[in-house]
Amino acid sequence: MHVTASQIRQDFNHFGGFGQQGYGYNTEYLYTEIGKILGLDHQHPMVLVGSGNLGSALVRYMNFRRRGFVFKAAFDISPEKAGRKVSDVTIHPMEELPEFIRRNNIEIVVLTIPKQEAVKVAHTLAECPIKAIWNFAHCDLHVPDRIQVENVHLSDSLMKLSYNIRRFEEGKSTTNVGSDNGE
Amino acid sequence: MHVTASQIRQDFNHFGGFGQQGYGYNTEYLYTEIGKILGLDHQHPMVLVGSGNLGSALVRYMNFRRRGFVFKAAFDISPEKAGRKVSDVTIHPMEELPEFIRRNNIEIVVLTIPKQEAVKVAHTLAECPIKAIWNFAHCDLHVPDRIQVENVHLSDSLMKLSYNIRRFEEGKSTTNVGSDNGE
DNA sequence: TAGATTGTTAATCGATTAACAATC
DNA sequence: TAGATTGTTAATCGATTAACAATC
Repeated sequence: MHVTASQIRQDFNHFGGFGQQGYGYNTEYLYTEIGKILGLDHQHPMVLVGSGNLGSALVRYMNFRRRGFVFKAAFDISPEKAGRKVSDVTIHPMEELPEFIRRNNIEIVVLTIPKQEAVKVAHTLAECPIKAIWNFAHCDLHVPDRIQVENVHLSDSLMKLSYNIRRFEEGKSTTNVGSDNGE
Repeated sequence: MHVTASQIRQDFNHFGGFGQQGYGYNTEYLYTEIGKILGLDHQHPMVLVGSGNLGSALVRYMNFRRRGFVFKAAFDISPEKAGRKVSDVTIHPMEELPEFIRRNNIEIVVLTIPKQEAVKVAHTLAECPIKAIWNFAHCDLHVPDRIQVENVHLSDSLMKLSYNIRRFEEGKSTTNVGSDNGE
């Protein structure tokens, strides 16, 4: 995994000792403990905001559910989508979002809408009792500290890819000069 | 942006000097130079492999095209999808992939298929003259060094979110002890 | 010349790695 | 007891920040 044994031990010890000196780690125990650290030991009710292709893909991807991340509803600005379903998740009109969150103890809101909309919705969500936003819009959101924001900026990822292509091509033409070849 | 002036200058100087002492940066020049570093100064022909919801979302997202990342075709294992279109991009049968790559000088292959398939396709791609793989499958791919791999592991992102929720809740209950509260 | 701003070297900080003690 | 493996402290390395010189 390109990680030293030292690093593994050091990292584990941030959270406590999981093994027995001279004996080893009980991998099953270790696995569940790491699960607890990551919050995978309980359910996380979620809602989707924006039932386009990206949102639908996330709802249909069942591995999240296995880990306790369950979509309770989807929302969309287009009124004609209301009542339809994505997989077994029903689409609601946007206005019902705050009420639904409160009634169903929603923890995580998944934003798969354009950035202009995302900023608006985030403003509404700032008043709701949610714990986190999973943001796929290409913008940074400003919400209270109690709401965790995790951004998935796909364009950043693609530009990183592009940079690595350029850097590799560079490396080929150059006759191994300077520090740019490292790593 | 939560970045010190020092860091900006240090980072820029990794790639050379872009400003004039006592004068400042020409932002327009700086912008295009950074674009060149990221490889945004020329086109990157791409193909999609896996025309499900996620793949369709990527094809339809037009901001990539603006930056020079253009989908030339899509591919899918389901033979019945062949001939259909996602936006203005035609879906081809999987068997045509290597040939298409060669004929059209494809640089980047976007993998939006299940991990078992992804590993297989990666094996085929190892023989093709591509420069990079943008991998959305939840697995690591083994390909020659000349092919850059950029992974988008959404489940990692979601677990990071979940961890931050747990950590914040922890912080609330604790009476500000130890090092766990930092940052 | 004074003020402002970048380039570059030095100091600081944090994370990774190595070493060794503790334990089975 | 010897070998193996984790916990923990020390050493090393790299990245961030601060300081200052160079230039407009």
